[in-house]
Amino acid sequence: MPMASSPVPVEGPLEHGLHQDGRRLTPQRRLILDLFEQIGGGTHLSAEDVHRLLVDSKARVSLATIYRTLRLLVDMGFLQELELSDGGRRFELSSGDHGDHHHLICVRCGRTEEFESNPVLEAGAEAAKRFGFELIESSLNVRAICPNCR
Amino acid sequence: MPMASSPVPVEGPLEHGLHQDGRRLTPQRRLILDLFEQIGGGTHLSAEDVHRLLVDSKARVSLATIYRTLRLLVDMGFLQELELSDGGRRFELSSGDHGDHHHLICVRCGRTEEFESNPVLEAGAEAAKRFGFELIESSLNVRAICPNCR
DNA sequence: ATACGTGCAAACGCTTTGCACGTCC
DNA sequence: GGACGTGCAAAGCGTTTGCACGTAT
Repeated sequence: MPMASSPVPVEGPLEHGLHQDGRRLTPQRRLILDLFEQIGGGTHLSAEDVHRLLVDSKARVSLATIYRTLRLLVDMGFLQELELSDGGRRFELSSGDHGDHHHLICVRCGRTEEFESNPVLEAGAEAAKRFGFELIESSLNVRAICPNCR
Repeated sequence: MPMASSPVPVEGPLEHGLHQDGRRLTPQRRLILDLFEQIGGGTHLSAEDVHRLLVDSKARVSLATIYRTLRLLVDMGFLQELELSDGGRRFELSSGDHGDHHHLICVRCGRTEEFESNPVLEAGAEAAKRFGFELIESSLNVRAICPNCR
Protein backbone atom coordinates (compact mmCIF):
# COMPACT_ATOMS: atom_id res chain seq x y z
CA MET A 1 0.00 0.00 0.00
CA PRO A 2 1.41 3.42 -0.95
CA MET A 3 1.98 6.34 1.37
CA ALA A 4 -1.33 7.92 2.20
CA SER A 5 -0.31 11.53 1.75
CA SER A 6 1.58 13.14 -1.10
CA PRO A 7 2.44 16.72 -0.11
CA VAL A 8 3.25 17.75 -3.67
CA PRO A 9 0.02 17.05 -5.54
CA VAL A 10 1.74 15.60 -8.60
CA GLU A 11 3.52 18.37 -10.45
CA GLY A 12 1.56 18.77 -13.66
CA PRO A 13 2.60 20.17 -16.99
CA LEU A 14 1.51 23.66 -16.02
CA GLU A 15 3.70 23.82 -12.91
CA HIS A 16 6.56 22.28 -14.76
CA GLY A 17 6.37 24.62 -17.73
CA LEU A 18 6.06 27.68 -15.52
CA HIS A 19 8.93 26.80 -13.19
CA GLN A 20 11.21 26.12 -16.12
CA ASP A 21 11.03 29.78 -17.03
CA GLY A 22 11.19 31.14 -13.52
CA ARG A 23 7.48 31.87 -13.62
CA ARG A 24 5.08 31.09 -10.85
CA LEU A 25 2.05 28.96 -10.36
CA THR A 26 -0.67 31.17 -9.00
CA PRO A 27 -4.24 30.28 -8.05
CA GLN A 28 -5.49 32.42 -10.91
CA ARG A 29 -3.45 30.61 -13.54
CA ARG A 30 -4.51 27.27 -12.15
CA LEU A 31 -8.17 28.32 -12.15
CA ILE A 32 -8.12 29.54 -15.71
CA LEU A 33 -6.51 26.43 -17.12
CA ASP A 34 -8.74 24.22 -14.97
CA LEU A 35 -11.77 25.94 -16.38
CA PHE A 36 -10.78 25.05 -19.92
CA GLU A 37 -9.97 21.49 -18.93
CA GLN A 38 -13.27 21.01 -17.14
CA ILE A 39 -15.34 22.57 -19.87
CA GLY A 40 -13.80 20.35 -22.51
CA GLY A 41 -11.87 20.63 -25.70
CA GLY A 42 -14.41 21.86 -28.20
CA THR A 43 -15.57 25.01 -26.44
CA HIS A 44 -14.59 28.49 -27.55
CA LEU A 45 -14.46 31.11 -24.83
CA SER A 46 -13.77 34.81 -25.02
CA ALA A 47 -11.78 36.59 -22.34
CA GLU A 48 -15.01 37.98 -20.95
CA ASP A 49 -16.58 34.51 -20.94
CA VAL A 50 -13.71 33.21 -18.85
CA HIS A 51 -13.98 36.13 -16.47
CA ARG A 52 -17.71 35.76 -15.99
CA LEU A 53 -17.52 32.02 -15.48
CA LEU A 54 -14.82 32.38 -12.86
CA VAL A 55 -16.51 35.24 -11.05
CA ASP A 56 -19.78 33.30 -11.05
CA SER A 57 -18.00 30.44 -9.33
CA LYS A 58 -16.84 32.75 -6.53
CA ALA A 59 -13.31 33.08 -7.82
CA ARG A 60 -11.50 36.36 -7.47
CA VAL A 61 -9.76 37.14 -10.74
CA SER A 62 -9.53 40.41 -12.59
CA LEU A 63 -10.15 40.78 -16.28
CA ALA A 64 -6.62 42.08 -16.74
CA THR A 65 -5.25 38.87 -15.31
CA ILE A 66 -7.49 36.87 -17.60
CA TYR A 67 -6.01 38.61 -20.61
CA ARG A 68 -2.46 38.21 -19.34
CA THR A 69 -2.97 34.57 -18.48
CA LEU A 70 -4.70 33.69 -21.72
CA ARG A 71 -1.76 35.05 -23.66
CA LEU A 72 0.61 33.14 -21.40
CA LEU A 73 -1.26 29.88 -21.84
CA VAL A 74 -1.33 30.33 -25.60
CA ASP A 75 2.41 31.00 -25.63
CA MET A 76 2.96 27.91 -23.52
CA GLY A 77 0.85 25.85 -25.87
CA PHE A 78 -1.95 24.95 -23.46
CA LEU A 79 -4.54 27.00 -25.29
CA GLN A 80 -5.12 27.95 -28.88
CA GLU A 81 -6.44 31.26 -30.11
CA LEU A 82 -9.19 31.33 -32.70
CA GLU A 83 -10.03 34.09 -35.13
CA LEU A 84 -13.69 33.69 -35.87
CA SER A 85 -15.71 35.67 -38.34
CA ASP A 86 -17.00 38.47 -36.13
CA GLY A 87 -13.56 39.66 -35.15
CA GLY A 88 -13.94 38.32 -31.63
CA ARG A 89 -10.98 36.43 -30.22
CA ARG A 90 -11.78 33.10 -28.68
CA PHE A 91 -9.71 30.52 -26.90
CA GLU A 92 -9.95 26.78 -26.59
CA LEU A 93 -7.96 23.97 -25.07
CA SER A 94 -5.18 22.83 -27.36
CA SER A 95 -6.20 19.59 -28.94
CA GLY A 96 -3.11 17.54 -28.41
CA ASP A 97 -3.72 15.48 -31.51
CA HIS A 98 -3.38 17.83 -34.44
CA GLY A 99 -3.47 21.50 -33.62
CA ASP A 100 -5.46 22.44 -36.68
CA HIS A 101 -9.15 23.04 -36.60
CA HIS A 102 -11.83 23.93 -39.04
CA HIS A 103 -14.95 25.81 -38.20
CA LEU A 104 -18.36 26.19 -39.64
CA ILE A 105 -19.75 29.47 -38.35
CA CYS A 106 -23.27 30.83 -38.57
CA VAL A 107 -22.96 34.50 -39.44
CA ARG A 108 -26.36 35.27 -37.89
CA CYS A 109 -26.25 33.64 -34.46
CA GLY A 110 -22.60 32.73 -34.08
CA ARG A 111 -23.22 29.00 -33.66
CA THR A 112 -20.00 27.19 -34.46
CA GLU A 113 -19.40 23.60 -35.45
CA GLU A 114 -16.02 21.96 -35.74
CA PHE A 115 -14.94 19.46 -38.30
CA GLU A 116 -11.82 17.81 -39.58
CA SER A 117 -10.49 17.56 -43.07
CA ASN A 118 -7.24 16.11 -44.21
CA PRO A 119 -7.36 17.60 -47.71
CA VAL A 120 -7.49 21.02 -46.11
CA LEU A 121 -4.46 20.33 -43.96
CA GLU A 122 -2.58 19.09 -46.99
CA ALA A 123 -3.51 22.12 -49.04
CA GLY A 124 -2.23 24.42 -46.31
CA ALA A 125 1.03 22.54 -45.98
CA GLU A 126 1.52 22.56 -49.72
CA ALA A 127 0.91 26.29 -50.02
CA ALA A 128 3.39 27.02 -47.22
CA LYS A 129 5.98 24.89 -48.95
CA ARG A 130 5.42 26.53 -52.31
CA PHE A 131 6.06 30.03 -50.93
CA GLY A 132 8.91 28.93 -48.67
CA PHE A 133 6.99 29.60 -45.45
CA GLU A 134 7.38 27.57 -42.30
CA LEU A 135 3.98 26.21 -41.38
CA ILE A 136 2.53 26.90 -37.95
CA GLU A 137 -1.12 26.00 -38.30
CA SER A 138 -3.93 26.24 -40.73
CA SER A 139 -7.55 26.93 -40.03
CA LEU A 140 -10.50 26.89 -42.36
CA ASN A 141 -13.42 29.12 -41.49
CA VAL A 142 -16.61 28.44 -43.36
CA ARG A 143 -19.10 31.28 -43.09
CA ALA A 144 -22.62 30.04 -43.46
CA ILE A 145 -26.15 30.23 -42.11
CA CYS A 146 -27.32 27.52 -39.77
CA PRO A 147 -30.66 25.71 -40.13
CA ASN A 148 -32.27 27.65 -37.26
CA CYS A 149 -31.45 31.02 -38.77
CA ARG A 150 -32.62 30.37 -42.28
CA MET B 1 -23.15 62.07 -85.80
CA PRO B 2 -24.49 61.35 -82.33
CA MET B 3 -25.22 63.93 -79.72
CA ALA B 4 -21.98 65.26 -78.37
CA SER B 5 -22.83 65.12 -74.71
CA SER B 6 -24.13 62.24 -72.64
CA PRO B 7 -25.27 63.71 -69.34
CA VAL B 8 -25.48 60.36 -67.60
CA PRO B 9 -21.93 58.94 -67.83
CA VAL B 10 -22.98 55.32 -68.28
CA GLU B 11 -24.71 54.16 -65.12
CA GLY B 12 -22.40 51.57 -63.59
CA PRO B 13 -23.17 48.78 -61.14
CA LEU B 14 -22.51 51.02 -58.17
CA GLU B 15 -25.02 53.68 -59.21
CA HIS B 16 -27.52 51.06 -60.13
CA GLY B 17 -27.22 49.12 -56.90
CA LEU B 18 -27.45 52.26 -54.81
CA HIS B 19 -30.43 53.76 -56.59
CA GLN B 20 -32.33 50.53 -56.31
CA ASP B 21 -32.40 50.97 -52.56
CA GLY B 22 -33.05 54.70 -52.55
CA ARG B 23 -29.43 55.31 -51.66
CA ARG B 24 -27.24 57.92 -53.25
CA LEU B 25 -24.10 58.02 -55.27
CA THR B 26 -21.74 60.40 -53.55
CA PRO B 27 -18.22 61.40 -54.55
CA GLN B 28 -16.89 59.65 -51.45
CA ARG B 29 -18.49 56.33 -52.32
CA ARG B 30 -17.26 56.59 -55.88
CA LEU B 31 -13.73 57.42 -54.71
CA ILE B 32 -13.54 54.53 -52.29
CA LEU B 33 -14.70 51.94 -54.79
CA ASP B 34 -12.51 53.46 -57.50
CA LEU B 35 -9.52 53.12 -55.22
CA PHE B 36 -10.06 49.40 -54.83
CA GLU B 37 -10.64 48.98 -58.56
CA GLN B 38 -7.50 50.89 -59.48
CA ILE B 39 -5.31 49.16 -56.94
CA GLY B 40 -6.35 45.74 -58.14
CA GLY B 41 -7.99 42.63 -56.83
CA GLY B 42 -5.30 41.05 -54.67
CA THR B 43 -4.64 43.94 -52.30
CA HIS B 44 -5.81 44.00 -48.70
CA LEU B 45 -6.49 47.42 -47.26
CA SER B 46 -7.49 48.45 -43.77
CA ALA B 47 -9.90 51.31 -43.19
CA GLU B 48 -6.96 53.50 -42.23
CA ASP B 49 -5.09 52.51 -45.38
CA VAL B 50 -8.02 53.62 -47.49
CA HIS B 51 -8.26 56.88 -45.60
CA ARG B 52 -4.58 57.67 -45.91
CA LEU B 53 -4.47 56.82 -49.62
CA LEU B 54 -7.45 59.04 -50.36
CA VAL B 55 -6.22 61.93 -48.25
CA ASP B 56 -2.81 61.66 -49.90
CA SER B 57 -4.47 62.04 -53.27
CA LYS B 58 -6.10 65.29 -52.16
CA ALA B 59 -9.50 63.76 -51.58
CA ARG B 60 -11.63 65.00 -48.74
CA VAL B 61 -13.11 62.00 -46.93
CA SER B 62 -13.46 61.41 -43.23
CA LEU B 63 -12.52 58.20 -41.54
CA ALA B 64 -16.08 57.77 -40.32
CA THR B 65 -17.29 57.80 -43.90
CA ILE B 66 -14.65 55.26 -44.84
CA TYR B 67 -15.98 52.90 -42.21
CA ARG B 68 -19.58 53.50 -43.21
CA THR B 69 -18.83 53.07 -46.88
CA LEU B 70 -16.71 49.97 -46.46
CA ARG B 71 -19.55 48.28 -44.64
CA LEU B 72 -21.96 49.41 -47.35
CA LEU B 73 -19.75 48.10 -50.14
CA VAL B 74 -19.35 44.77 -48.39
CA ASP B 75 -23.11 44.52 -47.93
CA MET B 76 -23.58 45.33 -51.60
CA GLY B 77 -21.06 42.69 -52.58
CA PHE B 78 -18.44 44.97 -54.14
CA LEU B 79 -15.88 44.30 -51.44
CA GLN B 80 -15.03 41.38 -49.24
CA GLU B 81 -13.93 41.55 -45.66
CA LEU B 82 -10.95 39.53 -44.51
CA GLU B 83 -10.16 38.34 -41.01
CA LEU B 84 -6.43 37.96 -40.89
CA SER B 85 -4.40 36.61 -38.03
CA ASP B 86 -3.65 39.77 -36.09
CA GLY B 87 -7.26 40.69 -35.58
CA GLY B 88 -7.05 43.53 -38.08
CA ARG B 89 -9.89 43.83 -40.53
CA ARG B 90 -8.94 44.21 -44.15
CA PHE B 91 -10.93 44.70 -47.30
CA GLU B 92 -10.38 43.70 -50.89
CA LEU B 93 -12.23 43.89 -54.17
CA SER B 94 -14.64 41.02 -54.56
CA SER B 95 -13.16 38.55 -56.96
CA GLY B 96 -16.08 38.04 -59.26
CA ASP B 97 -15.05 34.49 -60.09
CA HIS B 98 -15.45 32.54 -56.89
CA GLY B 99 -15.59 34.62 -53.75
CA ASP B 100 -13.42 32.31 -51.72
CA HIS B 101 -9.82 33.03 -50.91
CA HIS B 102 -7.07 31.38 -49.03
CA HIS B 103 -4.26 33.16 -47.31
CA LEU B 104 -0.79 32.34 -46.19
CA ILE B 105 0.10 34.80 -43.44
CA CYS B 106 3.44 35.46 -41.81
CA VAL B 107 2.77 35.85 -38.09
CA ARG B 108 5.92 37.96 -37.65
CA CYS B 109 5.72 40.60 -40.37
CA GLY B 110 2.18 40.20 -41.65
CA ARG B 111 3.20 39.43 -45.24
CA THR B 112 0.29 37.71 -46.89
CA GLU B 113 0.18 35.51 -49.97
CA GLU B 114 -2.94 34.28 -51.66
CA PHE B 115 -3.50 30.93 -53.20
CA GLU B 116 -6.29 28.81 -54.55
CA SER B 117 -7.29 25.31 -53.69
CA ASN B 118 -10.24 23.38 -54.94
CA PRO B 119 -10.00 20.62 -52.35
CA VAL B 120 -10.41 23.27 -49.67
CA LEU B 121 -13.50 24.69 -51.31
CA GLU B 122 -14.96 21.24 -51.60
CA ALA B 123 -14.22 20.41 -47.98
CA GLY B 124 -15.99 23.58 -46.86
CA ALA B 125 -19.02 22.90 -49.01
CA GLU B 126 -19.20 19.35 -47.77
CA ALA B 127 -19.02 20.38 -44.12
CA ALA B 128 -21.79 22.95 -44.61
CA LYS B 129 -23.96 20.32 -46.22
CA ARG B 130 -23.31 17.79 -43.49
CA PHE B 131 -24.48 20.19 -40.74
CA GLY B 132 -27.34 21.60 -42.79
CA PHE B 133 -25.79 25.05 -43.10
CA GLU B 134 -26.21 27.28 -46.12
CA LEU B 135 -22.74 28.08 -47.42
CA ILE B 136 -21.67 31.70 -47.82
CA GLU B 137 -17.94 31.50 -48.23
CA SER B 138 -14.98 29.62 -46.93
CA SER B 139 -11.53 30.93 -46.23
CA LEU B 140 -8.43 29.08 -45.24
CA ASN B 141 -5.87 30.98 -43.19
CA VAL B 142 -2.47 29.39 -42.94
CA ARG B 143 -0.36 30.89 -40.17
CA ALA B 144 3.31 30.54 -40.91
CA ILE B 145 6.66 32.30 -40.93
CA CYS B 146 7.93 33.73 -44.17
CA PRO B 147 11.47 33.20 -45.48
CA ASN B 148 12.60 36.72 -44.53
CA CYS B 149 11.54 36.34 -40.91
CA ARG B 150 13.06 32.95 -40.22
C1' DA C 1 13.99 38.26 0.71
C1' DT C 2 12.87 39.20 -3.65
C1' DA C 3 11.41 38.76 -8.14
C1' DC C 4 7.16 37.80 -10.13
C1' DG C 5 2.01 38.30 -10.40
C1' DT C 6 -2.21 40.70 -9.29
C1' DG C 7 -5.87 44.23 -9.04
C1' DC C 8 -7.24 48.60 -10.09
C1' DA C 9 -7.89 52.26 -13.05
C1' DA C 10 -6.26 54.84 -16.75
C1' DA C 11 -4.74 54.64 -21.45
C1' DC C 12 -5.09 52.69 -25.86
C1' DG C 13 -6.52 51.69 -30.81
C1' DC C 14 -10.02 50.76 -33.70
C1' DT C 15 -14.78 51.36 -34.72
C1' DT C 16 -19.36 53.33 -34.15
C1' DT C 17 -22.65 57.04 -33.31
C1' DG C 18 -25.29 61.73 -32.34
C1' DC C 19 -25.82 65.81 -34.31
C1' DA C 20 -25.92 69.80 -37.38
C1' DC C 21 -24.80 70.87 -41.92
C1' DG C 22 -24.41 69.76 -46.82
C1' DT C 23 -25.87 67.44 -51.09
C1' DC C 24 -27.96 64.26 -54.38
C1' DC C 25 -32.34 63.04 -56.43
C1' DG D 1 -37.88 70.23 -50.89
C1' DG D 2 -36.72 66.53 -48.47
C1' DA D 3 -34.43 62.39 -47.42
C1' DC D 4 -30.01 60.68 -47.35
C1' DG D 5 -24.89 61.24 -46.53
C1' DT D 6 -21.04 63.66 -44.51
C1' DG D 7 -17.76 65.59 -41.14
C1' DC D 8 -16.69 66.32 -36.62
C1' DA D 9 -16.13 65.04 -32.09
C1' DA D 10 -17.53 62.15 -28.49
C1' DA D 11 -18.65 57.70 -26.96
C1' DG D 12 -17.95 52.62 -27.07
C1' DC D 13 -15.71 48.38 -26.79
C1' DG D 14 -12.20 45.01 -26.17
C1' DT D 15 -7.53 44.96 -24.84
C1' DT D 16 -3.18 46.61 -22.75
C1' DT D 17 -0.36 48.91 -19.30
C1' DG D 18 1.67 51.66 -15.06
C1' DC D 19 1.76 51.33 -10.51
C1' DA D 20 1.56 49.92 -5.73
C1' DC D 21 0.52 45.95 -3.18
C1' DG D 22 0.53 40.95 -2.48
C1' DT D 23 2.52 36.31 -2.75
C1' DA D 24 5.01 32.12 -4.49
C1' DT D 25 9.49 30.47 -4.38
